[in-house]
Amino acid sequence: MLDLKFIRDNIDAVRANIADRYMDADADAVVRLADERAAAIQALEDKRRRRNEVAAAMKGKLADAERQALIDEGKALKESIAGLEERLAAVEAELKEAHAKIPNMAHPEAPRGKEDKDNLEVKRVGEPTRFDFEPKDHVALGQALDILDFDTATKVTGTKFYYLKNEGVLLEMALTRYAVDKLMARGFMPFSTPDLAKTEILEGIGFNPRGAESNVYRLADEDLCLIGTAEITLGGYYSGRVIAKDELPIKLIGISHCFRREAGAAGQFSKGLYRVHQFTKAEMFVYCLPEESGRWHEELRGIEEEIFASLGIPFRVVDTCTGDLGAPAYRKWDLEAWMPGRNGGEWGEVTSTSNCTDYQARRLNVKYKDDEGRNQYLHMLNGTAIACSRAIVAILENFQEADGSVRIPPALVPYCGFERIKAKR
RNA sequence: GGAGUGGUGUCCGAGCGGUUUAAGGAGGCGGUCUUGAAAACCGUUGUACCGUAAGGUACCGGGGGUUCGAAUCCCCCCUACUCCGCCA
Repeated sequence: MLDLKFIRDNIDAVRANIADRYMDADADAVVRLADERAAAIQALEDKRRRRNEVAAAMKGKLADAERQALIDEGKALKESIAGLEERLAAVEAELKEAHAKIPNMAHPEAPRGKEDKDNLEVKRVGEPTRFDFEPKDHVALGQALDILDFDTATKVTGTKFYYLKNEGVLLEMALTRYAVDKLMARGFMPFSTPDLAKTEILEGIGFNPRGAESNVYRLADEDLCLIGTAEITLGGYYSGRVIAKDELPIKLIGISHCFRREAGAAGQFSKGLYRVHQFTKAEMFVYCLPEESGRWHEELRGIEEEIFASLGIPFRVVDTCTGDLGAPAYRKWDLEAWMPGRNGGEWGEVTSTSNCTDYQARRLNVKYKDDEGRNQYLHMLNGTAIACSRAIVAILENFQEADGSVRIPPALVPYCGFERIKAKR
């Protein structure tokens, strides 16, 4: 959500930003509706003011005729107020809808572009893994190791679900705990969050829970959705709150299951664990002062890099282009790990960190009290610490050996309790 | 899930149709007094929106209704607590 005054004062920049993001939103309609709203409010408040005067005038003793005149005026006011309220409500609903479609402004240096292939590689750590044998993909590995079962999940739940088994379970737990330990050491407070959230919270974070293209599962008879990320529950945690300045920054690490409909996604690019309907994720979340969000965004990216570097997984960092940012993000960094089994070797997104500036804070009404005692919107950022499913893809495919076994990255061994997963089939 | 009782400003707490412009306390902030502090006393004290401003409007869990007028009456919902039921 952008400030209405900002939209009005920067209408050209807002229009250009919508175009840069290839989004469907109408900044001019927002300005027009905001004007209509102001006029409607003024008309309504005039009548309300008179109503209050009339009511106040009737407190004491009055001659019958005088009282009757006031009652008659009050009755007339009542009707016109009801009409004006109805008109205002209609305008506000229209404004809200149009306003909510306006995306956050993009960082001036974010690459302009339409799709993920327009993202700009800014850094590379490690090089694509080389094998002196023909490497398998994680699906074949997972089945041979007896740690992954897609076929039975298809029977029980449908496609794009999976069972983890045996060492696969321990690996997921190890990854989660590894991330939590790293983040707690940096002062992040650990959370295990609900896996569901109210529609209004999803919308506040910037998710669209409705429509055929929505990536969100909704519960049939409740105002609840399965969360696609703990960003939703961590960002909702402080919704409606005014936070004391000295409590900032607030740094959270939340574990949850993540659910995504992935409607229409199919084929080689989403084979196996890479694109699934459910996975486990440890998500970082930061609430901070506006002037500090740029620095915190770098910090979150640094943590993601450290986690993958310490695991020994080759990765690159991309600066996400405007068309691929998503409405709430001001700037977004993605880490893409090398996945040898993906189309014969390819970079695949494993983490993502976004600076959403005050876009989510406005929608969720999260503020802090500044030095003058005024309430101001704060900035909110999120970033993946570990998305277990994709981290497992990267580990299995990069750490496989000629005999079909998979080594555990040394940093994870203390968490797993074993050094290698042996082929069982 | 059933029954009962509540949800009021930063906090506690009164009010249960029109002198409430939300009493009274506590806390916070400013001041007087004091060498300083405490005490006492005086003043002040939220949020959002409309408006260049003056000012105005709304907000007593949320939504709707009754009324000339609602914190106050009615309906629905949410929520907390107590008891019962169920259950990991």
